[in-house]
Amino acid sequence: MKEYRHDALKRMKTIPLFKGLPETQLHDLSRITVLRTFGRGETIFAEGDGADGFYIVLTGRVKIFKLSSEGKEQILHIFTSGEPFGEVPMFLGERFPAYAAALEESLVLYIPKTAFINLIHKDPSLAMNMLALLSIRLKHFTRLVEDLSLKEVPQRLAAYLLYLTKIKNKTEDIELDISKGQLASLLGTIPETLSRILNKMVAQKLIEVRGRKIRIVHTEAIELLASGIKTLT
Amino acid sequence: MKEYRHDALKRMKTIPLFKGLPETQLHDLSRITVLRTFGRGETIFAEGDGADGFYIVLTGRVKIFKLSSEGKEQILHIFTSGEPFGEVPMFLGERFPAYAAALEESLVLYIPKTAFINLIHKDPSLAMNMLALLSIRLKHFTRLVEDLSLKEVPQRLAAYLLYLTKIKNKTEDIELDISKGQLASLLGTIPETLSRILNKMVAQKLIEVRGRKIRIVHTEAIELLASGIKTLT
DNA sequence: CGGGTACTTGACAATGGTCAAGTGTGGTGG
DNA sequence: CCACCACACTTGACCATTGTCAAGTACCCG
Repeated sequence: MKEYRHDALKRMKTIPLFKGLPETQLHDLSRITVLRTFGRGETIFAEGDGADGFYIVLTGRVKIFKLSSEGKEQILHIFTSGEPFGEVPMFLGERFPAYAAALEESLVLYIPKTAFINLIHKDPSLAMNMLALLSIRLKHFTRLVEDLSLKEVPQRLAAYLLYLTKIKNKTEDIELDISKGQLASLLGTIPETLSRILNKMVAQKLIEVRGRKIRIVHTEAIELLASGIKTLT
Repeated sequence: MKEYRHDALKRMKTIPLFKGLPETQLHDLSRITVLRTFGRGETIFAEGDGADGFYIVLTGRVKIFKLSSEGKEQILHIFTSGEPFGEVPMFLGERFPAYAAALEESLVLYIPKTAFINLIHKDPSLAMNMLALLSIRLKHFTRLVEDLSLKEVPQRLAAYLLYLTKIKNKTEDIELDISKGQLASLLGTIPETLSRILNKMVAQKLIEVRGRKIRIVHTEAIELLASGIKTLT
């Protein structure tokens, strides 16, 4: 990890969390924040670390994950540019309940607790932005819990493929934005299981796979799978 | 469901969400809220209903849950006196993403969206209270995801038993606060599986079970289970 | 070209769910 | 006060899904 003093004011203006915040306050804030870079795979914080501040992704991607006692990983979130992480345990004055690591070379902004707490008491728009943020995150978790408890892996995978087509506005040809190993962890399973299910889908002519590139051949069937109406035999 | 006009001002003062709110505003709010009672098992809202307001439990208990396409239930939350629910989808202007039903005869306060949105813009303490609330809820979900994905049912059950001892400040004799069927749904499993695991624990002299009353005989072993160090063979 | 990582494949084990048939048990009404 | 019904829970036999372990292959980066 490398650390820099900086003048990231321009960058901070584009962060949704700071929308509506007076420029002067943003300027003050920028002077006590720190830029940090993390290499691919590098740990940003570990479960149990004290949360004396939080982070915002500027470039790259960061995963938040838990580890089981046997070492299995469950990804809770993947954050990209402009998204804050680690702010909840900071609010609560607790330790981080999960790990954070860079999925790729990433630039993040570190914001110390006291500075932010002062600011949020001064400016109501910051509190409202924060509320919106946490609300969206809660919704995300609701779906994650639902998936893990009530759906099988093929259904979760189908839903993820459709999600990719949606955010990329492509209907058929998509490219995984993470490795298959990481995808397995995101879907709450392991690489072996994911591999087998992809195979099955290929065998049933639902999709074609070439490395990270996936072509959805039978969209209808994938949608039926994702909605839980059908199962993958 | 029965509905009443009311003067629940006294009750509203005791709700943590409204802590620090000027009495005048609370009074205004109380005049546009509605009291509703729901019988045991009665639905309060269904997934997909428009969220034109949210609720606060005054007496009784309310479960928030999802249903799979085959009818399996996963409880996301159980809320008791003083706790609000349904506020997140209301914030986001979306439909309820889950069901809510009364676990027992319950009295709830219904708060229409517009009144609350006005209030939150006027009073920053309300936003801060809300932030604290959502933060705690996120933490809860983090643990739920972790449990569902990384732990097995006996470990989740052990953790729940320890949780009961903690909130009741008892070390050995505890009483389930919900039916075993509902407990299964809370732990992300089904009654049959829960029943078998309780049996196993009894057979291994970890606990004794008499209806809803459970006595933890071998606390140490339960703690090892809950922490994931041991498994139940 | 070499080496490591990511991914795949196979044989196997186990956790947990399904289905079906009991066994209570508490509450209500006769 | 007792009988009965509904409902919660239990138990057994079975099976599906998914994880484990162990090799092997492909692929990318230096």
